[in-house]
Amino acid sequence: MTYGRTVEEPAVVERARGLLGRAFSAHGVTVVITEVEAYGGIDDPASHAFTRTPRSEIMYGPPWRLYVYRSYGLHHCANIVTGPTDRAAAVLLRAGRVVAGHALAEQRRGDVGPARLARGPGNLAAALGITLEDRGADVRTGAVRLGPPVGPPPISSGPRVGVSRAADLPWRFWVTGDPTVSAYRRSPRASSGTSGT
DNA sequence: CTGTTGATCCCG
DNA sequence: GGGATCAACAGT
Repeated sequence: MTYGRTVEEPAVVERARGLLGRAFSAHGVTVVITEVEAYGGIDDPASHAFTRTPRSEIMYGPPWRLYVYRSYGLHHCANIVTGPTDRAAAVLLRAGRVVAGHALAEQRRGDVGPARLARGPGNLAAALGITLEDRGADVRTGAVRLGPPVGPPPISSGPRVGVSRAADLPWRFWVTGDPTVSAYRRSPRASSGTSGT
């Protein structure tokens, strides 16, 4: 594991932690964010911004904008661009607890239990009704909106889910013990690392 | 609980 | 052709 070379912890990691516990609203549903992953941008081989392309261009723009991509052809995943601008870093929203618009979220997700309504990045985006059309939204002022900062909840960390490169970085953060946190295993292509609790 | 697989599409 | 995924299914 380890960081190989000496790498200072980037700002996006602190931003990721700071998003936990905050409200996030879109299309009639509000969640409290319970699980996130930091993506470091230009230096992070797991980040979509590692190679600068039209898809990842939004990550090179101003912070607090929404980066949405389609995953495996079926799902949408929502990120918040964090800046600084020249780093193209962003935080993937992986899970949340629905606190408003419960009926609408159920309508979109089906009759799963409350803990699973917005568990997993694809499910979170689905519950919130987020699609590619929401790309570029400013989450401080738009219809897709982030709530005010809150006092940080207890936080656990571990390797990022589903990434095959830089899989040893413990850049996944979640609210300790929260039942809405996704319980997925890491990428089969990931070779090393630990798991959190 | 664990592991496997198919669905499906924007992007490089 | 691949992937920052999910749900369904089978086996332990």
